[in-house]
Amino acid sequence: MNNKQIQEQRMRTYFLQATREILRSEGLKNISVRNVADRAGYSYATLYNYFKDVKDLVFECVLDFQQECREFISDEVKNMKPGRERLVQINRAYFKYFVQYPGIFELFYIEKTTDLAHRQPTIEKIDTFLPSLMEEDWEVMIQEKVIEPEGAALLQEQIRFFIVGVLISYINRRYVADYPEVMAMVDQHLNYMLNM
Amino acid sequence: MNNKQIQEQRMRTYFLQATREILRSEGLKNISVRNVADRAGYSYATLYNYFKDVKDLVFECVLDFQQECREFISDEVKNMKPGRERLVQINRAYFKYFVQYPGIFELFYIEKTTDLAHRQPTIEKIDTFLPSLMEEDWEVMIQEKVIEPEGAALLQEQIRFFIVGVLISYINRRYVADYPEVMAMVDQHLNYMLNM
DNA sequence: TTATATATTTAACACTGTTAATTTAATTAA
DNA sequence: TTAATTAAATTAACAGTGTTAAATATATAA
Repeated sequence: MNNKQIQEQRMRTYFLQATREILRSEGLKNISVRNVADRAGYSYATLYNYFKDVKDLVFECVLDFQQECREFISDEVKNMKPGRERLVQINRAYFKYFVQYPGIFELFYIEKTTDLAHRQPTIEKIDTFLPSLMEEDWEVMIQEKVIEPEGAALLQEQIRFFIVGVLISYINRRYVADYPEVMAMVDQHLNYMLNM
Repeated sequence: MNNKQIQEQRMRTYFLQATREILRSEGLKNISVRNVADRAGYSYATLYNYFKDVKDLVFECVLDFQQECREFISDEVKNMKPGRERLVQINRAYFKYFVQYPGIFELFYIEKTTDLAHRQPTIEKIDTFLPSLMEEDWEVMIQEKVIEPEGAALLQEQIRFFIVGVLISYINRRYVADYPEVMAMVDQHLNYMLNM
């Protein structure tokens, strides 16, 4: 990387860091070009030298938040060995993470992207993120003959969309329930789906 | 209803009709106070004599679209008798309706409401809408001992959140698949969940 | 130091929702 | 019918939004 590239990369991180801070604390609705640039210490127009548009900017944060989410979940299931119990806890933790940061959920699942072709890799990473966290657990369950491989693939997809469905409903208050209630409901369904 | 109320109600329908047209054809992102008022043939400020704000305006459309959706589904399952087969088709039709009108899906599940207390009845109607379409089918299945009552309640909720999860993922292109693929996927899961 | 290239900022445009002031229309009283 | 009053609709204004072009400031090269 030559000097120019180093400097350009550095500039991008200033804007990205500001964006992440706002996303985490105030959510997607408070992201604005002027807001981000202010926090980064630059004029709003400067941002456009480093990012195509504001959608581009926020989508750049996805991988960082995935990393954070991964660490959050790791912490929640540490000392557990792969298997059905841990699988349930991973899904619970995933759910908890996005309830805690609804702005990040919006970024992952609601925000529409311009330039779909260019954003395809990011989209696919969102698509495969949750399954990627549980690969070991499914493998163990298949090896221990707790479940058949075909059923496992289907169940994995089923749980994934179920969790997303509950998240959107709960976060946007379409599902009328408080946190303990929704958490108990998720538990009940995970147990039912995995017939525990 | 006195004259004033009749006239007020009439004015509201003008704005509501314009809103529904835009929602159906161009989606939620193209709803704006000036846009709606233009189509209704009034100034944008006039709208505020009849609606608290723009969120209030769009949420007023929910019940109308629910009626439309109900009719769409009725048509898709006409001549079918209540039971497992029809239950699957109702869910399929529900899915199809929102794929056809993604703007209406956004209104139902994504748009955030101001004045949550006042909108609570509408929110609850969204929450209970899909289940209300399949009451007969669950009853028949329970009576014919195809399923136990407790399992039915759980399964109903499970299917509901699954459908919403797939819809949000497909409409916002988080789930990378074309229409036939996603439709086949939904079918497969419905059949699996209802062990057919 | 001067000329050139690059980076940053300001100004501008076309939007958004919302409110207050103003104008127009309708209704009532004389 | 005309004048006064009330109600409704419109225009103007404000504070936002994203984005682009022109103007300014900074850094690099000769």
